[in-house]
Amino acid sequence: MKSLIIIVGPTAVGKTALGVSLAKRLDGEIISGDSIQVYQGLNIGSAKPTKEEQENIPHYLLDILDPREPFTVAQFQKMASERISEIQNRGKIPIVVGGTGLYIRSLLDPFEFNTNSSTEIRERWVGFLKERGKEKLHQALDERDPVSAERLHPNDTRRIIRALEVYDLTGKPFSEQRGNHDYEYPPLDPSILYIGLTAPREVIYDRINRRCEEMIHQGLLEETLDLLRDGYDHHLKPLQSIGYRHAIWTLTGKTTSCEMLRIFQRDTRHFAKRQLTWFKRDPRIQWYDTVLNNLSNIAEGICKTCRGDESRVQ
RNA sequence: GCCUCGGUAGCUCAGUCGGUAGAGCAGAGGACUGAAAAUCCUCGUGUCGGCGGUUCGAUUCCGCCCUGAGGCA
Repeated sequence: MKSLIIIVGPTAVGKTALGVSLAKRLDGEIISGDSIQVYQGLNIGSAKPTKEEQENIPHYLLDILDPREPFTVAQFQKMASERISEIQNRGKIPIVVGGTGLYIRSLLDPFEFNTNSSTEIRERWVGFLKERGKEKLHQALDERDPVSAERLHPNDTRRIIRALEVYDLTGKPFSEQRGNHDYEYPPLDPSILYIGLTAPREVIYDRINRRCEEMIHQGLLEETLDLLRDGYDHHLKPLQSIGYRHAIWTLTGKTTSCEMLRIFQRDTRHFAKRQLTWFKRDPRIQWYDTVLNNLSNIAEGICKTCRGDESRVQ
């Protein structure tokens, strides 16, 4: 019997629908594994499942935060694991559905976020970067943590700053805490079913192009305008995510809506590509192609797998 | 029919005073451990419209043809 199902894949392949379909067949409940859907008021642009799409299946980690509040992997890891145990304790199957690779990974692999983070330290290094430049920043890391410095490109200032932050907080190099071998994929507990949903690239891109257009028809601009009117600054992280930042461009007259749609679609395609790169690398995922099989066949197949396990156990 | 300006990478174009070519966009591949829908790295051979001519050598000069835009009749 499976006691946890994870569904991943690039944006717009049908993860939401598959999740709900499985939840209905297997008496499951859904946990969103998404970094934007946690925010209240960001509905259309984050492709958050509507009430109808949720079909009365309980959904967790949706609408839990005000867009002004920060959210990180560490919080996700904590909240999602709590939910998973809680659902399992009630005898139901938790189904994690999401496209945020790092978040999903934090649930499956021993990622320990116990060093805390410090905005003061981070800001100090940001100041350092502004005054002295990328090369000096990279050099600073090289003096403290040569292993990480070697691994990180000087332009990847975000990761360099995090590595410096960890060093300042713990006095130990970041590289030591990540373990010697970066990136291993230890076998999963057999009670976990790890599913990836995909489709040929052209199909994914086509769906993305159409979905972006649809989002605009559904009122992405209006939704964004409402958020701005409610006083949410357009620099806020969730408002800088795909769709919202594009909407803001047209709302502030920086682009025509035609040009905006083009770039919105392109950025979404690039995003899907990055998601695929991330997930492709994880050998534990069982992939399903939504063109070779339709969603209900896939769902049926997965249920058989689950039941098969069940009878074997009994 | 005549004149002018074009036809070069999937798209928009640059360029070669004759030695077979390069940008932007699009696209592809990759990285990723507290911002991850973020951040970052790498990747450009294409009958230079076609056929001839001149030349050691033509995408570049010349002629003809095809084709697009505009102008004159």
